[in-house]
Amino acid sequence: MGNRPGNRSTPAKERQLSPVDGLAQLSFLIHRLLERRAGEHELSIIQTRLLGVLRDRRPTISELGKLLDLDKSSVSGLVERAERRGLVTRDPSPTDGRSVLVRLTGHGRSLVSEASSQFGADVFTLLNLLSPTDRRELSRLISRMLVAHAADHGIDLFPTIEAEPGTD
Amino acid sequence: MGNRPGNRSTPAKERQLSPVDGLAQLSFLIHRLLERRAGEHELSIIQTRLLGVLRDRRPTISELGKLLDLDKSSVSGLVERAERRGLVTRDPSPTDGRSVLVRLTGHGRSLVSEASSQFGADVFTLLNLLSPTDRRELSRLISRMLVAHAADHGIDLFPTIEAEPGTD
DNA sequence: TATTGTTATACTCTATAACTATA
DNA sequence: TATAGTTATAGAGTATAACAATA
Repeated sequence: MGNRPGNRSTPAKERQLSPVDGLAQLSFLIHRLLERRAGEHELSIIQTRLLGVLRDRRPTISELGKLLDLDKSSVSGLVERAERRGLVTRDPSPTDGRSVLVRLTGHGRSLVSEASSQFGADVFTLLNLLSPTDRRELSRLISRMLVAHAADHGIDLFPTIEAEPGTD
Repeated sequence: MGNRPGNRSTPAKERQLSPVDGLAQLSFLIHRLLERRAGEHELSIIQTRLLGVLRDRRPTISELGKLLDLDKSSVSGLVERAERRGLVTRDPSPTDGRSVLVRLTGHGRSLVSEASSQFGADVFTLLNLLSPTDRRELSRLISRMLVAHAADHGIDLFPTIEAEPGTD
């Protein structure tokens, strides 16, 4: 996908990727950046996402399944491997004897904070390839498109959160 | 990642994601679109990429490894599973007795063409959430950023290809 | 000697199905 | 009965290391 040019017009001035190729390649690039930074901390993308959602939540396994769009058995294994590495803990729920509450450890929190801020720096570097004007414009357009897409799917991109205070 | 708003300014007019969150969320969204379309044809993203690069190439295992950024042993398994499904063939190289040449079958070609055009339609739908002007501008900026990034890394985004004629 | 590809091995990630314990 | 979580099982995907065949 995105391996052929497919641009009929070549205005010599500035060659351009097709819109589809551009979005696809951008997506792969960002994905690789995240993968690389996570990998530096021995984290996979899904482990990073797990730690990420735990930064301001203390969910059950089922809730994690909904948040990460995974089967509960997949979450069970994911959490088990994270727990074995000392990144999260599993405590019995005080209100429901069937549930467990998953929580970040200090080590887990510092890992995800590092990976996350390094990834942010990577994206920043990428954006800095554009002029300040272009950069602002790109962010505005992406945001506008995502907001419209979220609205189409009944998702609120700007929820009022009532979570525990973050420590990072 | 990207689970907290982190927007201090809320200009009531049009709320905006931070640049980093915007790019990250856009990347995940595109990734999910591709995953969904590929999945409808029982393809993973990596299988789809494999078929994608084979649309206009007949590479060796090693070349595929470079193209997909995978170890040759990983490519070996990937191609083996694709071959088992009748999506690719493996022929001995006529010029190097150690190499094999991997090629798309008609079935593989039609699968990747379908997935690819459906994915294209998805991206089109997404872009259509913007006005024509915004859409053109977004594509232009993304392309410009990717071209600059590629240049930074010594990659030619617009290679002159000398491949076999595509059949799709 | 170096390169190409395969195989053995090990691990992560994922889902389905069967199970236990609790509600 | 229904839900929460674990476990068994199966398979894709990945890498490292060892190997055979060829260059």
